[in-house]
Amino acid sequence: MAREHIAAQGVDGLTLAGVARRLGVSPPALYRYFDGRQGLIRAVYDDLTADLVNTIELAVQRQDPDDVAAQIHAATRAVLTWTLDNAAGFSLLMGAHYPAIAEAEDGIPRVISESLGDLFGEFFVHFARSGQLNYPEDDEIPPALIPQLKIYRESVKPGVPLGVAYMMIYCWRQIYGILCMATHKHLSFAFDDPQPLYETMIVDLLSHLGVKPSANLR
Amino acid sequence: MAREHIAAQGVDGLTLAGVARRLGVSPPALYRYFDGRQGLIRAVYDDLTADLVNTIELAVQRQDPDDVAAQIHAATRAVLTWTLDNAAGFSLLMGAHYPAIAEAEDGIPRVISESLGDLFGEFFVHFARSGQLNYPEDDEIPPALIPQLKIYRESVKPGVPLGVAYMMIYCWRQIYGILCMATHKHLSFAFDDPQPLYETMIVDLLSHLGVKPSANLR
DNA sequence: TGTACATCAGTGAACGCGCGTTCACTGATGTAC
DNA sequence: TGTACATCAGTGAACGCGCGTTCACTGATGTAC
Repeated sequence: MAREHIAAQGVDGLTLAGVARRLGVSPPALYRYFDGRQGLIRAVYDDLTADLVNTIELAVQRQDPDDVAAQIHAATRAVLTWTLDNAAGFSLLMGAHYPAIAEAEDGIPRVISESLGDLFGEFFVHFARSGQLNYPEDDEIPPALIPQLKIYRESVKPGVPLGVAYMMIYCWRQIYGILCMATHKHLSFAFDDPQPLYETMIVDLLSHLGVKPSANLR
Repeated sequence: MAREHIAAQGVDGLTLAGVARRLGVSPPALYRYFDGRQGLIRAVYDDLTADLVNTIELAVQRQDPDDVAAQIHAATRAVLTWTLDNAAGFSLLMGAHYPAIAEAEDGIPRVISESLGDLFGEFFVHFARSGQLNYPEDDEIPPALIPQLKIYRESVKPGVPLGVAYMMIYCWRQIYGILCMATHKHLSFAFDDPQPLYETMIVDLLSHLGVKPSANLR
């Protein structure tokens, strides 16, 4: 319900008045359930986070339990489709509206990176263990990046080699670029459907991870 | 002036009342100069576009005229620093606020891609002519991408081989990812300074273009 | 040089809008005896 | 089974806020003769 609203109205339309209207209720009624507008936004944020994580997990579970290539491919693809279906939600979780909510609410800053990091980190750990993932040694990583990678690793998948964290952010920044292109639409006159660009990129990234795209992606 | 304001207040703060306040003037006074709020936004948009293009050109001219590697490196870096200095401007030109202005104003949709495309396209054409750029043949490009690339090429650098357009969007989506990471800050707890990530990426992209980073970057 | 007039930047008051928030309240539903 | 009461979801009126926009206006500056 909250998701429907935000999808139709955008984050800026996520007002007490707007939500009340949609529910056929007067604005003060919402004070029974939320702590004002800020509380409403927080509640929607939590709901969206849970939904995104859930959507990805479902996509993974739909795959053959032994077909890790299909799993990470599906997980990644799920992030795109969720973003396309929830552009405003994406904006709140890790897009343009993120800075505002992160500043206003405690405990927000790392929620998303921890949730997604944990999820995707599993795959990277798996590929690293099986030896198929080529990741740089610590001394091959640009020195300026090392302290940042250490902080990133703590929040995403503690204990993993720095080079693995490097590969994670390497992949993420690329994925993130397409997600943002899709939501901001500044190139949508040509790439109106981001799927082809996305699939091309994923295949490229998978090969960086030492993974062949699975023939059994569901 | 407009740039200062938007930098301090964000696009949402780009109101007639807000600008008037900053100028020490009453809101109706602005109607002498702009066609209402929409006109104000359009004027700021045009100013920002010119400033971005100008900034990039200056960065290029600062390089040795024969050192094309330094030129593209500097141009790319200028995009990042401009974005960091003008986060709200970035949002308007090709970020979260782009869809709204593109819908409200005629002739907006391709302004940025044409300006930047023209600028950066020169480099790609240069590398393609000199034979150092490895770009895919048409039949190596994923079929689903071809019609989109054709439209993209028209607006960015007409006449160029499709594979060159492919390389352009390949680079752009990566650059764009970091630009958006920097403005949305959803990973800024670790990558508070996007520069290291950016430089690492640029070196990687340059090698894709068959270019060695120049030692004489200014 | 002085005077009459036109131009034009900017003002202040007013309007309507949608918003968040508060408050005392109503009226239905559930509970105790 | 009936009655008295408590609980609680939701209402409607009211407030102040900042916004965009319009309007008739003032007062300074420039121009013509």
